[in-house]
Amino acid sequence: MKQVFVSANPGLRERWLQAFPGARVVPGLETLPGAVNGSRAILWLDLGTTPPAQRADDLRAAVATGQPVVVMSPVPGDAEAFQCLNQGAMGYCHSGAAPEQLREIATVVEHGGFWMPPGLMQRFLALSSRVIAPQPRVERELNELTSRELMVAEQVAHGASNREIASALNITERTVKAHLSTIFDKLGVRDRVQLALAMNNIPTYSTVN
Amino acid sequence: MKQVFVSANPGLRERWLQAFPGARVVPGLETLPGAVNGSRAILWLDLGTTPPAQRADDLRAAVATGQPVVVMSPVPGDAEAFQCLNQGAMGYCHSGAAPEQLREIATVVEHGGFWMPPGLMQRFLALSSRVIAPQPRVERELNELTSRELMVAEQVAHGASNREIASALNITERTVKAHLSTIFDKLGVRDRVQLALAMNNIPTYSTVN
DNA sequence: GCTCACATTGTACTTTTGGACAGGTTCCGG
DNA sequence: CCGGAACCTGTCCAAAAGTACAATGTGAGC
Repeated sequence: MKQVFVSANPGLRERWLQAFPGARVVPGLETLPGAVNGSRAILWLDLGTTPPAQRADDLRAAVATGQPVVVMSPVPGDAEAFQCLNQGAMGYCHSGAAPEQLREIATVVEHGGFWMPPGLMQRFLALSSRVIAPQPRVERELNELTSRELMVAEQVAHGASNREIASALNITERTVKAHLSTIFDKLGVRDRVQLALAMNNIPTYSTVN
Repeated sequence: MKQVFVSANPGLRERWLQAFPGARVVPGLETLPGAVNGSRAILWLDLGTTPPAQRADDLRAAVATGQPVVVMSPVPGDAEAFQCLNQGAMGYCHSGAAPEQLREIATVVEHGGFWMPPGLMQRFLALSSRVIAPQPRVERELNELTSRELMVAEQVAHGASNREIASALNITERTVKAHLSTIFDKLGVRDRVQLALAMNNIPTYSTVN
C-alpha cells in the first residue's frame, strides 16, 4: 500500500523514506491527487508544519479523501489525540516516531485497526465510562422511577424549569413538583441541580445518601 | 505469533483452524499455560460459551496473563464492546467472523493496534466528546470568567448551594449571588441548573443565546 | 492622581423551588 | 368489591434563588 506524507517542511523525510522506501512526500493536500494517483494510500499528516488554526481543516480534508489518515504530532496530547480520532483519523503518533514504529502503525491501519500510543485507549475508555456505562447505582435507581417520573427527570436533566416541564408534559407545576419530590427521595439527591447531574452521571460534592 | 482460542464449546473450531492452521483451542483459561508454553500468543476469548456473570472475571483473568486478548461475542453490542475494551481487550468482534477477518484482526493486534467493528470507534468518540474535549464555545466563554467567578462556577458544577459555596470560599451568600449573576450573563445560561450542565459540557433544551 | 476592573457586601424585592397537608380518579390484582 | 399504586391537583408556607439598586476597598495601568 502506498504511503504519502503530507508536510510543508519535510525535515524528517529521511526517516520516513527509511520506513517506506517508496513513500511520497508532498507539501500540502492540494498536491495529493498526483501523489496518490487513484490508488489506496495511507496519508500521514504532519501537524508540526501546520498553523494550529488550520489543523482541523486539513485533517477534515484529508479524511474526506476516503483514505486512512494517521496524524503525526510534534507535541502529542490526549485532547489533541481525541480530536483527531474524533475527526476520523485511524492513528495518532509522535512526529519523531522511529521507522520501525511507523511500519507497525502502517500495518495496523492497512488491516482496518486503530493505532495510538500505549495507554491512550485506556485513558479514553476510563474517561468515557460515565457516558457509556452508567454507574450501577444510578442505573439501578433509575429503574425505581415510574415512567412519568422518568419523563420529568429527563426534562430536568436538560435544564428545564418546572413551568417548562409542566408545559411539555401537559400537567400543572404542582404535579411536576410532586413527581420531583418523589424522584429526590428515590435517587437520594437534594435538589434539581443534583438530579440533573446525577441523570448525566456526574458526581456531586454534597450528594447525601 | 501463536493463536489460542479459549472456548468451552469450540463449535467454530474449523473456522478458527482455517484462519490459523497451527492454532490451539482450549476449553478454559486453566489449561492456558500448557497451550501457550511460555511464548507470545493472542488469546481469543469466546463469550458465547461463558455464563454472562462470569464473563468479566474470565476477561480479567485473560488480560492479567499479559497476552493481547481479542473478545469474540455471539451478540456484539456497543455496551459490551466498551466494557471489554475498558477491561483491556485489544479487539472485539463477532464470534462468527470470517477466517480472513480473524487474520486481519490478528495482524492489527500483533502490531500493537486496536481492532473493532467499523464505526464503533466513531460512536465511542462521539459519546465521549463531552468529557474529553470541551465544546469550543464553552471553553472560550470560560476564559471570560475571572478566577473567582470560575471558582464559584466549579462549585455549582458539582451541585453546591449558595450557602455551601459561601462557606467553601469564605464569602457571603450575597457575594456568591453577585458572581453567579455575572456568570449567567457571560455564559448565556438562565440559572444554576443550566450552568452546572454547561460546566460539564451537557447541552440543554432551553439554553438561550 | 485618576480610571478601571475586580471583589465584596448591603437592603429590598420578585420569582422559583420544594415541602407539608390534603384530596380526587383510574387501573389492576387479589 | 376492595386495596394499593400511579397519576393528578389544590392551598399554604418556608427556603432558596435570582435581580435591582447601591456602595466600598484594592490593585494595576496610564
